[in-house]
Amino acid sequence: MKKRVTLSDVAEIAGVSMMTVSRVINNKSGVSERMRRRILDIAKEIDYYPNQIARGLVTNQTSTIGLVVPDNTNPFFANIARGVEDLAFERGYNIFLINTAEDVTREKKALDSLWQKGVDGLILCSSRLPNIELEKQIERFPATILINRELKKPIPSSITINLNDLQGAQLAVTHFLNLGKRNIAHISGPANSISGQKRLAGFKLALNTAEIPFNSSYVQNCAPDTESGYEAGKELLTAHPEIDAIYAFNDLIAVGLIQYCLEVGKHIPQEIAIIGVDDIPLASLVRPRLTTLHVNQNYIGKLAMRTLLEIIMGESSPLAVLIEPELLLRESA
Amino acid sequence: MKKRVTLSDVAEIAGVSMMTVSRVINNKSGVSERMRRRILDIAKEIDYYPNQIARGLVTNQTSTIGLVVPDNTNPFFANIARGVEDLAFERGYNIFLINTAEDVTREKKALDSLWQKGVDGLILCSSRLPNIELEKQIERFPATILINRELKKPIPSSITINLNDLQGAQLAVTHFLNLGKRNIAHISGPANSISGQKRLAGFKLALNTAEIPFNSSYVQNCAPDTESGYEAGKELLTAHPEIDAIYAFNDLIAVGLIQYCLEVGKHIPQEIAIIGVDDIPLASLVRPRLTTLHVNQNYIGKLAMRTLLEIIMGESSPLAVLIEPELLLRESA
DNA sequence: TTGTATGCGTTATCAA
DNA sequence: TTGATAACGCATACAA
Repeated sequence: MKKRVTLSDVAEIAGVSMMTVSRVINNKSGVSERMRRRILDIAKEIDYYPNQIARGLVTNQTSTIGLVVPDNTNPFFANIARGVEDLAFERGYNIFLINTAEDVTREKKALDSLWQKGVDGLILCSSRLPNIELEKQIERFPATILINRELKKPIPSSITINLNDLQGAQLAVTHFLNLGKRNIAHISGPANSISGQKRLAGFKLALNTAEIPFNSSYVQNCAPDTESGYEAGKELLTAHPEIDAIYAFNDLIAVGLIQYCLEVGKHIPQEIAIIGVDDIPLASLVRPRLTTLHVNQNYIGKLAMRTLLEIIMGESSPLAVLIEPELLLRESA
Repeated sequence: MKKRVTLSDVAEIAGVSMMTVSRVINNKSGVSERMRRRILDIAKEIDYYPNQIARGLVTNQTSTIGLVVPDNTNPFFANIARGVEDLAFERGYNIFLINTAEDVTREKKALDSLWQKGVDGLILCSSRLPNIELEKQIERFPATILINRELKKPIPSSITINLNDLQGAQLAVTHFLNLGKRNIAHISGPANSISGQKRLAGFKLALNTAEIPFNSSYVQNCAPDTESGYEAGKELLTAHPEIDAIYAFNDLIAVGLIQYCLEVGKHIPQEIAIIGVDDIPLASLVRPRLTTLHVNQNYIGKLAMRTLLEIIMGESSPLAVLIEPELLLRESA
């Protein structure tokens, strides 16, 4: 590892002050064209790159943003992350990626460390923080986007991006009813998941509008992965064999459920119809192909990053955006 | 966003110099227990967090590492990233995640920006950089781990982690032969992928040891995703219907291939046997379940991070580690 | 056990 | 158009 080349190195070789070099590097006006070219040449020659740390100390800007997700291995978040990173890279930003593993303590530590690193903005997915705590955290960041989480009272530097879970559940349940299904169950997300609670609420509401009684034993909590989906399906279907349709918290769970049905020979969708949420790539790869509520994750990622940049730049933006899911009919329902 | 609380704020309130506070914050000795407690209390009281930017400027350490992957959406890299991040978080490090999209220019820019941010180390996956360029890049980072890439001449601050692609191809081809397959094809990765070239070389070698002539028209290059795998399979199998086994560059491609076979009614593995590489979760979710060369991605991620930390800490480590893949028999071969 | 002076690499401010 | 000086927040080296 070689010694760092600094501004003063360039300045010394050019025989000018550090300030002129700084001006050139930052494309500021007030430098003769001849000087500018000369300095640029020297900088390239001796391989000078500005030290972002030093720059950050004085400007209070790091060209860095934090992205906090429950699990970057979940295709839903992986796709969001890709959207975020693509746009960030394009705009000269780097992203810190942190997993919370759905653990509040870890989430809090993650936010603390991001704050210490001086990120210019934060994209926080599926936060588990209690409202007061969350608001306090948001207030110390220059800008933040909340995905899958709402705010009681709006904060100017913050924008929320949410799925219309009410509408989503409505679409799913209505489709089940059209299929002639009546014993509709729900595999809910983790108990402390806000989206989980919202999707469950949507499910209840949809049942209610259809005048179907809600049966709480038809709801099963479940971690958002295939293995847990498999187990949840097993429990639900052995306890209540009459269930003929299941609305799953997400595609991962739905796919796990499909695995179980395949294993015990339950026919999908004849004996049991299944609808997931997200439309991750996996959904169209399994057999039967998964019917699901489509959400464009890459778009959400890009949207989040673009909006975050707008807040940072001080441009106005809507305070909350609602993403409308579309029912994507495939083979499982 | 409130004003930053600094060391001197704490110092002023405590009525001591900044240094005593600094010592306490950094757990250095030479401060009376009484003073230490008092300062800690004040720090907590006024919500003081050290400014890592300022700290980094003087220590030249940022508790930050860069992770560069072709595509964080590919489960193989997503799992590695998770392994890296989990361990990094545990040890107080944050990671910058950057996608290269298999684009050399982008990769170079990524490394430049990481360097400017002063990362303490770098984990670089599937680098496409030419050797000389790569070596130059590595030399300016304090420590780097190369995954899926070898080095012509060893660099002290760098360690490589590679899959034994020769052995992997051997396992796959041998298994095909045991199954009675003779017309064995290979869907190779992207043409400029180093692992792709190595896996192809392994494939040729394995064929050679089995005294089966190598037919270059039985090899098809392909981007590492399901859609491309589907297309590659289509081309390969329409041009050469006699092919009865395919060794795919990775599971994503293999799954795409399975989709194609399903579509045209080719029976797997009777008419065509398929073996992939990686063993991503998807492999056991598709039907028929994919036979593949198992690699523990999370382990690789953790190993990479652990080894990187060792280099940073100045502890010795092996210069190259070779991961042995295991043939995991499922249903596709 | 505590404090003072100095510098990390850069930009902001003001002066020339 | 250019430069000198201070400042960002902290840690290192040395002194008391």
